[in-house]
Amino acid sequence: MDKKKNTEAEILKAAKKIFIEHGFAGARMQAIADEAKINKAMLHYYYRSKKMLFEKIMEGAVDLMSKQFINALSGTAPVMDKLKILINNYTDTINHNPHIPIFILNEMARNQLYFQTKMQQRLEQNNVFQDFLLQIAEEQEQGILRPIPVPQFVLTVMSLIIFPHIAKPVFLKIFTLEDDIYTQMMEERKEHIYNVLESALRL
Amino acid sequence: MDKKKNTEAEILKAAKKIFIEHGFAGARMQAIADEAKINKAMLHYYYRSKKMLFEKIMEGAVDLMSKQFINALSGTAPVMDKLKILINNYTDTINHNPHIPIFILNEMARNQLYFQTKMQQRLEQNNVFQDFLLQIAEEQEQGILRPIPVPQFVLTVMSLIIFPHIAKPVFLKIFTLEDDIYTQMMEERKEHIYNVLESALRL
DNA sequence: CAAAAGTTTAACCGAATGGTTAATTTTATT
DNA sequence: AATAAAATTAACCATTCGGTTAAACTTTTG
Repeated sequence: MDKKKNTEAEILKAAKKIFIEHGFAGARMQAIADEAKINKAMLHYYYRSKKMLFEKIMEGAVDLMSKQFINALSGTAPVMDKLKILINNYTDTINHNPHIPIFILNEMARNQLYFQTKMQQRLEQNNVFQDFLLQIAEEQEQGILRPIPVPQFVLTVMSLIIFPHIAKPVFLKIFTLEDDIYTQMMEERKEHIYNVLESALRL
Repeated sequence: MDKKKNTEAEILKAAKKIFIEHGFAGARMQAIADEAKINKAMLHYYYRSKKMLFEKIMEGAVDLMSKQFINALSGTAPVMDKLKILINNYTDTINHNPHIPIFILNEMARNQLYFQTKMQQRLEQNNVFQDFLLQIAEEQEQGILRPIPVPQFVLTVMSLIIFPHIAKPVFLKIFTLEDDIYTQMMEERKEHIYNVLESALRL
């Protein structure tokens, strides 16, 4: 029982690394087995197929990102306060899991049918996000926030937070920076993003 | 000679579609041949290997994106004017080639060594981008633009323009929109982005 | 402790994949 | 028209890949 849990977890850990690093198509079952230091047959023993193992990993990745939403956007605090928490949560989480955003968005773009339903389920289970959209509209009516279409509002927020991590390889070269300096830049960026949002979205 | 050029171009067209749709690892040479309605051996006859064909496609994609930069950022116009052109150029180009951003950024994240040199070559060949960075610093000193670190400035601009196209599949579901409506949203977004940048970056 | 159940491994399998070859067809040259 | 060169194809090849199997090993159970 002890050994079972151990192997199972070891597989997940290895699969997470390989899938996120290479994507579904680029990942090799043998590479996952090597990474976990076990026999390839174990992968199928515990998770049946590459697809099923992948779905477990993707589910975890989506969960991690969703959590940040729920954590930051729940409650009755003003929109701008929630956004500040969202910026901090996301930046920290992505700094600790730098490849997750491109992983999710890439697989999503290439395999629309599957995730969208999973994602939608998660959103429908929890109405935090829908409530937040309503809250934005309310604060716009109250004259607290500028009357910008809500989808544009959300796109702007998420763009500023997530894109820099996706474009990291490009920017590292363009500005000839080192990896750890970029992470630090992302830390400083928290405040910058908040300032941009405040001047652009607040009235 | 006529037929040769034709086949060669047909292969590129098919390869562009398949590679951009599935990525390098997910693309199949047979799928490219089928798409081009030719024998698979022709792919190797004209482009030797999958890798070499892929590099041709990637080069074209990077070229297309670089062009928009050069086109928008050259000359002596004020930074904000150039940004307006950049927003329009990029939005139009991506609307016509929706999968290119995620394609480039994804392959870049997974295969750092190769592109970064190609990209850097392109940047060093042309000093438009470096000049633009200097221009931002100048206008900041002149009190035209807010004194924001230039890398943050650039990240903010590119985030607002590119990310919404990458996250399109997610947002289509979240806001339950149709494909063409999203394209229209991106059209309207041009102005929104400019407004955000103006209020956030301009003094 | 012995049987049963669960775990792990080595060897194997069929299909798919990138790539090659040799022969055929088409085009260009004289 | 005859010949050389280029383009195209069908068949094939070696390797890789996801997945399976049967046997060995380990742990649990009665």
